[in-house]
Amino acid sequence: MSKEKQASQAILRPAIPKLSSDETPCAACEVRQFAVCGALTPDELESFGGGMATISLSAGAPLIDEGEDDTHIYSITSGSLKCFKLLPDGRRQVTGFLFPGDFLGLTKSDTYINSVEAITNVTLCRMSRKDLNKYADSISNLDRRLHEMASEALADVQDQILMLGRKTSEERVATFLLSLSRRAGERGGPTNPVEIPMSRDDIGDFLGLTTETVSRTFSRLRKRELIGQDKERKTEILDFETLREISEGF
Amino acid sequence: MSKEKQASQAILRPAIPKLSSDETPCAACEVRQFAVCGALTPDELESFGGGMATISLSAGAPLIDEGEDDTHIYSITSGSLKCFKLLPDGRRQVTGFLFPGDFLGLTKSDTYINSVEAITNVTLCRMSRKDLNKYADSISNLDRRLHEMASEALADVQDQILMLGRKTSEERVATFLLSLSRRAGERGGPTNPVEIPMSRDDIGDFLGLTTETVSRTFSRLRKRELIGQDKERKTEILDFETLREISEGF
DNA sequence: CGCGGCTTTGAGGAGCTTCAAAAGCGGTGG
DNA sequence: CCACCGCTTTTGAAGCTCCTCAAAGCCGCG
Repeated sequence: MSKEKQASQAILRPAIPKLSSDETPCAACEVRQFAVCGALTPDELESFGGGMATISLSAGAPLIDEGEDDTHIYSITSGSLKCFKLLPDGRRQVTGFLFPGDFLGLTKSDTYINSVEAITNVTLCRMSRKDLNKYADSISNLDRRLHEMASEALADVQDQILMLGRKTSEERVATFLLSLSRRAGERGGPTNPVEIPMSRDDIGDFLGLTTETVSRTFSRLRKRELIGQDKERKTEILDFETLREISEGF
Repeated sequence: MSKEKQASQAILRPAIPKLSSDETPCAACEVRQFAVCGALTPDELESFGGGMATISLSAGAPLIDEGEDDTHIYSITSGSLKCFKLLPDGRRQVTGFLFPGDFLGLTKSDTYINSVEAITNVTLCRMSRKDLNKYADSISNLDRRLHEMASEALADVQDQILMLGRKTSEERVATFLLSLSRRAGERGGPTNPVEIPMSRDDIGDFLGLTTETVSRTFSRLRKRELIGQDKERKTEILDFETLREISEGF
């Protein structure tokens, strides 16, 4: 679940998703326990998996363009992606990152309200909304699980709003690092050397800062020995307590 | 639905909610068509209304403190409220405003994740989560309606994130005015002289700016004759088109 | 080894904030 | 009815954080 070295280059390769729709090994899925599917019994899962297609994307490949018809939902099985919105002059806001076990498609409207792009190589499961609705009728837990996830997402996003509206650059970066760490833990990975698959640019556009400010802030935290800058897009948190205090605005 | 002149002073009066739980005139409710309850049949509504208590709050009165046990949900029938989060040093982020027809309680966690306070005098309907769950089981549309509303809220909040992360003060204020106008229209009110019940402070804490910057920005828009500053917390939009362009970042 | 990408660091500048004070507005009481 | 008081809003001046522009460093890769 964590060998994303190819992450670095983000080359824009042709984004033709390789469909291999006849193999849906849901039962053996590594992220099932964390994903939507976690609410299903083996029987339900089997029929559910029938509607699933497996897709892989290379690092940098676009998955969704904001404004496209909202036809499918996705469950991430490996790798990471970013969701973002653009302003006409090119300013970009990364609204969130997706990791294994995450669900893409909680907000249903006519068209997608975010663009989505692979950061690393990615594999995901895809299902049409039509199929999803079919299953939602017959599988009682599914609907509730989706509602639950939407509710959680809504809570998380409030913290993001607080961060963007009121936190300093240092507080934002601290918040970001701790959040990456926590999420890695939630999906069963190590919480401490934090894997950071995304570029400084992506981080900046997520935190409402520029690349340079993000970089400077990392440097400052490093000089204060709150974090250690290991190689390979891993960052070690040296002082959780202080970082947490910073992130919470003390 | 719009005589909120007492709004201005925001005096902190004792916040004891006046319960009058035996009168629940849901059938005659002015906001029903816009609110959660809009999805119910008259029969369902009648039983549903049985669990409802009517509450009124004076301007400035707190309704919820972040961190309290999340025991009740609310539906606003008149007036306006603000939801906000605080940092330890007093920095405040207003995460949203609530108007008649809006629902409070889409995010279910153990404790409330926002504080909520009346801006004007307010009346609202309250129901315990326990009762809500009871009705959710027996009224099929209710669950779906809540899910729908959560999904919409999630979409709205993405625009807020884009705004906070990437827009200039002018773009934020323009976005804010247009959003107030649109929401007033959605609940059947006039879209043009925009009613602005909240203070400059509240607006600032919503837009991630200071009072002064908000005020200066209003002044600038006024000088450019994009808005007119009428009295009584009403602002007239003189040039929708340009304001929209500004708000969308052209 | 050298090229292209991302990241880091530096210097100067812009936008928003902070601090301060004046103006406006509503309510109260003489 | 007008003067005064408290509060909000507006306006001004100075300062700080973050941004912009620029260049050097670093790293993987051909």
